Amino acid sequence: MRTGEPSIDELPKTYEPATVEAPRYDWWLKSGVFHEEPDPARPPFIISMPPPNITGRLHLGHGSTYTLMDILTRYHRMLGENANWIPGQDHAAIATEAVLVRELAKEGLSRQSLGREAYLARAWSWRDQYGGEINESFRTMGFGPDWERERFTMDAGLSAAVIKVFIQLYREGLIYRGTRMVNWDPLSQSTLSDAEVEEEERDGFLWHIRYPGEDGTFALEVATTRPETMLGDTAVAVHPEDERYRHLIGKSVMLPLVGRSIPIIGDDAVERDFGTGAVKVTPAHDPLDNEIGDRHGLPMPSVIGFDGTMTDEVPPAYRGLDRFAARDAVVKDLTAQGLLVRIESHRYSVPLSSRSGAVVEPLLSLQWFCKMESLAKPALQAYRDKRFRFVPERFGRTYEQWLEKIRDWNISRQIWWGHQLPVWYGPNDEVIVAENDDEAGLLAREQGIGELRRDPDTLDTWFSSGLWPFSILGWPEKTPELAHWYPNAALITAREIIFLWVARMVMLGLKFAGDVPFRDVFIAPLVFDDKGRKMSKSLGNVIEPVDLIAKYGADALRFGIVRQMRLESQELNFDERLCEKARDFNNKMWNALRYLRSLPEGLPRGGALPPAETLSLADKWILTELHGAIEAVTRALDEYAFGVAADLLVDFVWYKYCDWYLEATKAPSPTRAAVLSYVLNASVRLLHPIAPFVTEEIWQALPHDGATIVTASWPDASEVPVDPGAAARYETLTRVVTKIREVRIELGLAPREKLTLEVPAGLDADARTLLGLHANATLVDGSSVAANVDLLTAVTVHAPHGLLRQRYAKDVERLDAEVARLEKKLGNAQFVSKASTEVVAKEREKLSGYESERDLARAQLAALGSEDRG
RNA sequence: GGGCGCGUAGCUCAGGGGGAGAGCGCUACAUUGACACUGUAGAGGUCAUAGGUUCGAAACCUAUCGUGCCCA
Repeated sequence: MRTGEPSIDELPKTYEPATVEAPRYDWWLKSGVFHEEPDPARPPFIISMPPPNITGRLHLGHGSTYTLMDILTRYHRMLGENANWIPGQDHAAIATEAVLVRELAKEGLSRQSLGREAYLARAWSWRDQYGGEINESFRTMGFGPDWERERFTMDAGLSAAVIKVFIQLYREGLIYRGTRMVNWDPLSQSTLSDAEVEEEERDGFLWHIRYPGEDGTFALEVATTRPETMLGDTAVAVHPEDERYRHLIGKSVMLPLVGRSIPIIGDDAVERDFGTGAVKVTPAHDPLDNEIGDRHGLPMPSVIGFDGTMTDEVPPAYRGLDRFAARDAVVKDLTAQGLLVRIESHRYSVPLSSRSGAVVEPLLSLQWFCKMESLAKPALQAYRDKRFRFVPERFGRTYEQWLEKIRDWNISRQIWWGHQLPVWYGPNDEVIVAENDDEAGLLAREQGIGELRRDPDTLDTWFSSGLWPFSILGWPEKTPELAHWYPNAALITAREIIFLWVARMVMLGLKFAGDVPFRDVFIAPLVFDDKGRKMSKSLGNVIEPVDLIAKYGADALRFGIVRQMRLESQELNFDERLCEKARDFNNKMWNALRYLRSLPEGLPRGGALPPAETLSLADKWILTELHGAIEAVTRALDEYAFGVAADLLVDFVWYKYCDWYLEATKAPSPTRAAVLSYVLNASVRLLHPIAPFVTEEIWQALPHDGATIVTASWPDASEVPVDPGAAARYETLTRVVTKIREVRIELGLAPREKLTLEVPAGLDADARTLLGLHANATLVDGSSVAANVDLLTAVTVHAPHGLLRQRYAKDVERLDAEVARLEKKLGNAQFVSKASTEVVAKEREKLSGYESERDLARAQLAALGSEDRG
């Protein structure tokens, strides 16, 4: 790590990220550059880091979201804003519990055998020991959040916020206890959120079962994928307008195996095309059936218990059987009774617990719920009032659709690690909701309730993360942080948690913090492998960021990922080659630095550019290009077009600055050192948010103001002079040079061998110098010029006439074709009359350009005559 | 079933009503001075298919096919 201004000999020939990054990161930490206090004098900019799970490990998905937060924070800090990024972690109830239970099992222990207190102590120590691993990875990625403000969802302050929100929602009647349909994981013995349930397509069967009519005059055939649930059927439903069955509504069938009479009901929810059009209704074990049951006031016997076995609500023969064993038994018994009509192969989706892998059982359970309707309405309105937006915009529809059909939120989990419900029960199930034991006791005494026991359940993890954007700023305390940094500037997250997390933050933010939690929600693309497949251990296609960092450096990993991002794309098929290219790019810049440090005249101190009148043609061109690059990169970052920003930087630094400008300065000029230094300094600042390490190293080795590029100012386009005329002329020159190089190749001339150029006598000195350099040529006066032609384009290579004739003939042929194409177009009356005048004018201009080029080539061809020389 | 994407060079992808682009890979040449993690030049495309709109479509519309994600 360097801070001085080294000579070229002190700079290794190849940029070495491995020796640079770790010490540089520590240096940043020691300098305290990532810490910010609220400062009303500067515009606020803040991002809350979506808290990774304490069980989490760094994967490429973090590259596609967390890197962007780092970029934005660094960018806005350079813009002079009061920019900060607050990190933290989520206690991740279910994931952590799964890890712990597995660990305990190895020692022959269980949650229950330890007891709650010892279990929680163990959980905390696990968290202290392993919970910081992902933060270490974040540091190797170069992420610079304000570590001093790191938060944890189970911190005292954040826990207090959770309790406060729960109590208020309860007292307003928005939180209630009730028996509802939940996703039950029989293995981990807990309810699951919708996000923790994964649907998997499987081959199964559709069993067609005959339900005999009670009056013996008819029978109904129903189809089901889960025959065991028939033991809990309390109705058969048909569509009320289904001609086949309409007349049966109101009659009853006899439920086979159980011998219970159940009604035939009509309900719009029935799909007439599915199966036979008559569906069995099991209100206690299917969400849709449950809704039907609610509408028709059906009994809801729970036939499958929390352990996944059949309950006492079923006939004795099936009691205690596992649900899958019960399925076999039911099918066998139905077959025996001749009630199984047929079995069809059927693909259906099975809900699986993403934690335990068990098949999720929808069942009725006494749980705590949050009423969502009154919270959802303002959240929907806030979006429609454009108080925040989604980028890309289309994700707003996902958000709206979810809020429009919102259902109550099951917030209790049968888990110990997390925020325990602030709920106590009296001897007769009286409910006390209070901040703590003392208050609960007090309230109980007031109400004459006896001994209390606390509800052992904890809250859904999303309940605490829903408060994140304001709880980490100190809410419910009125802190300066909250006043200054709420709402957050942006949220960067993934599409899959738009409802689970984004919508909940909006609802809770509006309710408790008085405003939307953020202005922009940027949805980052999901990362897949280079064939568009999900990365998974079983496919063996997982790419570890750590490996990529070892190979290419953190900057190259960041740059490589970012370069693959396109604003409207929702997928990113990760291609490692872009990381390799990014490493090469870093090395390219590094070597540009080495070149600068090798200039005999040295680099001028102080950052000013030379006066405009002293600038060379090449200086004017590169500065014009820099001006455009600053504007374009700034615009791209403002629009979250990160990939575009990255492309622009490669294009400018590599293909303009290095390939052309730097080459041009190999002819010494009084201004070159200042311009080279200025442009490289500005370039690394433009790149710094994306590639923090290499840009710091280069910046430190250039003349600069300030201690670190982290707090350097964003390049200011207005201080970079623009000269479109000079820029256009330089571009003409590059085209001429390219053409000359083609001829050189055709001549079979080695690159180091000089060729001779015939140039018009009137050609200026700047152009002559550049031609000599870029084309590696000796110039002689002599080529003839047509009147209307740019002197530059009239440059010709001194070469055998035979070859030149071939060359020019090819040019004439190509240009003739272009001329013909445009003449045809402009000769089309329809085009001239219907196309816009600008377009027509542009086409005419193109035509005349091609014509003069062709005329020149023709003249040159004619001048060659037929005999050979040279 | 509903919603949202994608299909452009061998590969990964930009672009987007008026001259088909980049990088990688490939070919040829170049190795003393910023850099082989390099340079110069080149080959390579029926822009998935079919209709339509338009003076003009790879781009806009419709349908189809292929493919992916989310929700039910």
